Amino acid sequence: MPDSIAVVANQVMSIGDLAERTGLAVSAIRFYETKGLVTPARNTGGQRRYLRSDIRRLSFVQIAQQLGFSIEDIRTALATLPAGRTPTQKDWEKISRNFQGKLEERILRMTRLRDYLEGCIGCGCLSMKKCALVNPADGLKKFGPGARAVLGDRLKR
Amino acid sequence: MPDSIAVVANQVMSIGDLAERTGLAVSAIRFYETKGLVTPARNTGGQRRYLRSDIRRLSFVQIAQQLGFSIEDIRTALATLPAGRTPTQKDWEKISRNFQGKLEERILRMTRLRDYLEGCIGCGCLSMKKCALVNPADGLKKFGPGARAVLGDRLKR
DNA sequence: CCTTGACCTCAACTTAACTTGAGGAATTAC
DNA sequence: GTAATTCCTCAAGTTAAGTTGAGGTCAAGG
Repeated sequence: MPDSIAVVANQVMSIGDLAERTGLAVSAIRFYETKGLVTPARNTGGQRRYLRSDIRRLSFVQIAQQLGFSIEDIRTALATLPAGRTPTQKDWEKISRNFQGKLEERILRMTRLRDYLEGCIGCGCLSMKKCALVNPADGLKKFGPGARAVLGDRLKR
Repeated sequence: MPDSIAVVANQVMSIGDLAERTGLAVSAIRFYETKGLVTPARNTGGQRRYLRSDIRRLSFVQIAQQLGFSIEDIRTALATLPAGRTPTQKDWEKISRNFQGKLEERILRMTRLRDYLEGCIGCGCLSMKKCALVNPADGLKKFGPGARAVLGDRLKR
């Protein structure tokens, strides 16, 4: 006898179904569960039963990962979704907007770096000592530790 | 007696000096050597001796990593630099241009994804079934495996 | 000289994000 | 009803990119 829940309206699905719908590996979905990205119910036999909304949830995870966000980042974002009910469009909009902001930021950083590179090629600074990329005081500090004197080779000594 | 080579013109430096110049950890520089990103000479005592041009080399490694390139990607790019002589400005320009291209590509992909997200929020597709993000036939295939039906939840079944 | 700090090698540990495998139970298909 | 799937848990392995530590050597200053 199939799950009574499943019979109700085909509202839930097995991990295999979800894997097929999202393109994720079954093992990855289980792994995401250990990381708190999904929390499926169980049927009487102990098998995981997912909601349709979990498809969107995991799709969001994939998109966010493509953008370079860590699972922890994503978990935090997803944590703002309502726990009790299936997320509404508004719920998703809120999260998406948030990620759009971060995405915007990344695009900006990359664009700036590209422009720096472009400038450097034009001015020959890749072998000179005064390029903006060499200057630790400018925006490039944002690129994290170790990038202080990005193209190094300054006159010290 | 200090290294005779070093005496010549301060042309070479120790791993500690290079670490300081690039902002990298000494251990990271040694690690990069095992990955083929730098191949320092050795002095008579067996200590590594780097060229000034290695500062640029490692700076390039850092920049490329910020852009999301793997060490293997970077190794391949650096492999196009001349083996015998110190790379010239032209050599670096060539590599930089190449990376600029890849950077451009990434910016494009991110921008497109941002625009999709934006459109989705506007049209409510994050909870609908016909969004461009849902369509596996469009440019999103480029985002790699598993992203086939990016926002999933299509009518199949 | 001779001490102290910088280096050397090699092995092992670390984190993120998963995958693989073993051993066993639940579902589904015929 | 039974054979083939699919699923379950838990432990261990995997790759990338390094870091940490042990045990020992080299170099530079006083």
